[in-house]
Amino acid sequence: MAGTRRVGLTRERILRVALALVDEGGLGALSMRRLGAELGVDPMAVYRHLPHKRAIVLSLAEAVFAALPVPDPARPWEQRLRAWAGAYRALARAHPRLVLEVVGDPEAVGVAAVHANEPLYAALEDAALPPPEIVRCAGVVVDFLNGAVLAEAAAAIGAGGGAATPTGPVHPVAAPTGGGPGPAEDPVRAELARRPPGQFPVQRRVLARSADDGGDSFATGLDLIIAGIVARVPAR
Amino acid sequence: MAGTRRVGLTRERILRVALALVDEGGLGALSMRRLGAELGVDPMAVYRHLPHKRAIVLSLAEAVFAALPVPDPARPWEQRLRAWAGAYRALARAHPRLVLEVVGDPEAVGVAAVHANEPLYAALEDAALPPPEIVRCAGVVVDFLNGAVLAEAAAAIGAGGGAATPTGPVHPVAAPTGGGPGPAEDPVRAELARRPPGQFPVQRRVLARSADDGGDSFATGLDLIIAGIVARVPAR
DNA sequence: ACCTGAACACCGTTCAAGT
DNA sequence: ACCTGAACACCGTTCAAGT
Repeated sequence: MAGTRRVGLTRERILRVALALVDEGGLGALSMRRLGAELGVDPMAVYRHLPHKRAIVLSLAEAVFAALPVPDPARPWEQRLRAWAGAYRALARAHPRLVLEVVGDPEAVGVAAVHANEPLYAALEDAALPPPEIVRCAGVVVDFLNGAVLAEAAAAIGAGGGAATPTGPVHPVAAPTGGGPGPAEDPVRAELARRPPGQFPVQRRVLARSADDGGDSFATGLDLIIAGIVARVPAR
Repeated sequence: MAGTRRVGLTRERILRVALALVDEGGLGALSMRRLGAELGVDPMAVYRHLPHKRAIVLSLAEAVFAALPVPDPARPWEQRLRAWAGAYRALARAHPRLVLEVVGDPEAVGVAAVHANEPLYAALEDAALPPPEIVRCAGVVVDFLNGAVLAEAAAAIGAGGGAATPTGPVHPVAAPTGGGPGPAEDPVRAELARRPPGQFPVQRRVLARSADDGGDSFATGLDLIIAGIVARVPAR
């Protein structure tokens, strides 16, 4: 192989390292200086390959979402829809911090969704839904999945490791969020535990009478929505 | 009134001004220096009332979500659920940028959701659902609404005015995102327009055969989910 | 052609000082 | 008791200079 010379820096290598930084500590942990250090290069060298930090974030969103596996078109539409939803969920579990950042950023949402939506639209087209119904139903599926995946990502990171925490300067400052280091807790339960016991009686009552994990609203919601879509498929 | 002396600064006044800044330009537009300037006070004075910027964000989330109107408990549960969903949607339309920031921040989600969930749980309890079903169904409703509201907020702000744009230094730097100043466009359609016409044929085909607004997936999804919940209510 | 280093205009936060 | 100002450790980005 003639061309595999050690070339200092490539877009791909930058993005790979940037993704690792975001996966570890969110967007706050991705600074141009830190990125340069991790690459073993002057921080400014990155600008030769990507024009600004924003381009890094958008490229990350694109790379990760473009890699979503496309379900086998030979399978029936409902199975494809379920496979697609599962793949999206897996993506969010692999990169919860990236998902949390993308979801609040309209332009990143556009870049990510244009890749993610294509197999979804294809499955619904196969269901013989008329185009306006496809748009509506795809919207419902995507909205629900975004919400579900977001909730899981938030729980995975745990209250206190939020996206808005920019890791802060290295000052010896008391941790702002106080809560213990325990990861992977449901943000709502965590908040409830922090409050005086008289507040929010309905939630306390219901949660006390329910299993600890609260049931799988991902599976429940997906079943419920697919049943609703099936009911809208025109008779052949 | 004896006590209405002109006191320099209050938590309430700080939060009111901070909310205005976030509504205008997102979290990036809320800096302690800018906040101080807007309040006519030294930036550091704010620290007397709120310990750090993070506390401002969390207090904003709490204040806004605690103000969600509670539906009249005399009405039937389904009407209350619909009223509640409508109120949440209205909140997100009033403060899209805040919602976009909160949603990506697990701790803020906890603070916001603990307030928002209480009337929802109450409505589902009235539907005579068993507690584990309440938790599951509330999860489905909340996940869908978060996704739907998020999509609307992203469209309201418009691709390019994203939350991740920290307004930047005042350098004479070319706008990173390029797109025109046109607000209120669907991020996915915007992204599709930016791409070569051969990419994403299914989405282009379906969208071309569909009305321009793509239909109201908020109403569609809510109807679909409520129908699914009604089907789960045990017979009396 | 690609990388470097100093500089600029910002950040959040601390701390000693003022009134 | 409340506000101020200088300082510290960070940011993203520009630009002239090096190799």
